Amino acid sequence: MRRLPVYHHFLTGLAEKGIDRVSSTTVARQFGYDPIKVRKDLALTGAVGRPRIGFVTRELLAHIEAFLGWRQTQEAVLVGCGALGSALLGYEGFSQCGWEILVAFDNDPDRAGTRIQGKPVMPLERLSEVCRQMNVKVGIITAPAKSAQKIADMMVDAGLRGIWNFAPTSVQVPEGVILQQENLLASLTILGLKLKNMKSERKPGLLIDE
Amino acid sequence: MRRLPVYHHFLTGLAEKGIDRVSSTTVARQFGYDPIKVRKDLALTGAVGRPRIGFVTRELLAHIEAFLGWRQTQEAVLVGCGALGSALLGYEGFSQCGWEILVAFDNDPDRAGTRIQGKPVMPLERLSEVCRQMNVKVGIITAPAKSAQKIADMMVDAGLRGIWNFAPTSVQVPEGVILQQENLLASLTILGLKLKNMKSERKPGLLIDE
DNA sequence: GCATTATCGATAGCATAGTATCGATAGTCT
DNA sequence: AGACTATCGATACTATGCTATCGATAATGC
Ligand SMILES: NC(=O)c1ccc[n+]([C@@H]2O[C@H](COP(=O)([O-])OP(=O)(O)OC[C@H]3O[C@@H](n4cnc5c(N)ncnc54)[C@H](O)[C@@H]3O)[C@@H](O)[C@H]2O)c1
Ligand SMILES: NC(=O)c1ccc[n+]([C@@H]2O[C@H](COP(=O)([O-])OP(=O)(O)OC[C@H]3O[C@@H](n4cnc5c(N)ncnc54)[C@H](O)[C@@H]3O)[C@@H](O)[C@H]2O)c1
Repeated sequence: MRRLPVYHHFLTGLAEKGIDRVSSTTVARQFGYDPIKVRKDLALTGAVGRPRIGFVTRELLAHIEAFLGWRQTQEAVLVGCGALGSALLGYEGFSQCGWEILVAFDNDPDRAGTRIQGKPVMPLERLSEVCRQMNVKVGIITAPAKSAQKIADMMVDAGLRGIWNFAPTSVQVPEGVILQQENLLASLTILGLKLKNMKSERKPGLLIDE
Repeated sequence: MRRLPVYHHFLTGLAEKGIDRVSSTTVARQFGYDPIKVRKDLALTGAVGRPRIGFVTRELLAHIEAFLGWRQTQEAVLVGCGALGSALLGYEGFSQCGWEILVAFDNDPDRAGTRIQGKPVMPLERLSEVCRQMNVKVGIITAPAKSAQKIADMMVDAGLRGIWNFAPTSVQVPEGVILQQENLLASLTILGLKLKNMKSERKPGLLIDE
């Protein structure tokens, strides 16, 4: 499922070039995957292809978008307008998959009242009020780790049902609230381990520290 | 393995509070995991605990760090000093797990020669030269998607063995080079799907579009 | 028109990650 | 001291995702 957005990006490029038919083999070659894997991924979306021809590009795109929920716009708020928060606020990639960050919050009084990338920044105290008024259901945490739990609690109180957390710490959420934890350090660590492991490939054992 | 960095963060907090013993149950409660799962994760690092007592906090931290390769410093370069690139350049979380971004590159002549968060920014042409000279082996791509493949090729030419790509597109790398793909849109999409799926929980079927 | 080939979908087998069960051990309590 | 309990490690089981095999189908070429 995590591969579908990438397929989508690639297929959009093809569609723009006027290529209206695409086979799983083509996609697989592009990404170095097994064609079977790609076909299985695509089958998940309900798209059907025809033997020897493949899939109709635009049809396939529509299926992926529908499956991923990109057809309807989804709204979010963001808390913590630092470096990372500002980058997300300005990221235009969200809109192409139906997401929009409506408003940001920060507890720094210097930031509240300003605009970042065109988005209004409000004091943290107004979180609940604004979320309820706008009927937003998703919150993004890009504040320091030590405030993450407190912010998550506030978000739950504000009626949010989904939280996307970039702080490298655990937060507890009650049943019924979805927590999506982002962990960039983990990704980088895994890259480092794979590298180290590859170099000492001759050693047959697992990846053991030393 | 992706959970270990988070355990580490939590355990560091405990260690600072002077708690020198910790059981898998304690960790599990913190994260809402099964204690068995935690124990298995920890066992992977080679740490040994004692029945009824648990693990010695600092010993456990050392095992995790060693296993994750955080004991030795690892160096990287970054290409694309936009919003996201600048955030990463200024992120102090990397240093605590042994990573350091030495230098950044950008093809915008206005940026080259400046410093961002104290890190020098150089013109893209010097990538290969600098990487070879500094013997850097890991590159981070935070440039627009359409340039990602070109940059990846340059990185491979520059002798880099690991690439961390934030562009929402596929890049091809030859055998022997590790590609770690970051995909924030996919994470957000999954959050959105989980939410939608939860709401229509009564419907027994899979998560089908509509 | 008929063999050939690319591609699809379905089913089956394999690998890895997660979950459960069990005996062993070392503290705590009476 | 002896019963009790929390916790560990090992083993076995289950689920999920990935890979391989297979027959079916539709375009191409002779
Ligand atoms: N910068 C990165 O590249 C990066 C990478 C991975 C993870 N992270 C994590 O993302 C988070 C933010 O990182 P950053 O680099 O943007 O930090 P930053 O210091 O640039 O920004 C933090 C922002 O949060 C605000 N803030 C602090 N406490 C707050 C609170 N209680 N309520 C609301 N706002 C509050 C601050 O005013 C500041 O604007 C951190 O948890 C960090 O660990 C950052
Ligand atoms: N901003 C985000 O929150 C976010 C989130 C997810 C993914 N991304 C991805 O990360 C990448 C960067 O995003 P951003 O928001 O920082 O964009 P940005 O436009 O702010 O920055 C892009 C930077 O790359 C530089 N650049 C362009 N072409 C280059 C080339 N060929 N070589 C070297 N440098 C080049 C530009 O000069 C600019 O400084 C994009 O691919 C984007 O899709 C961004």
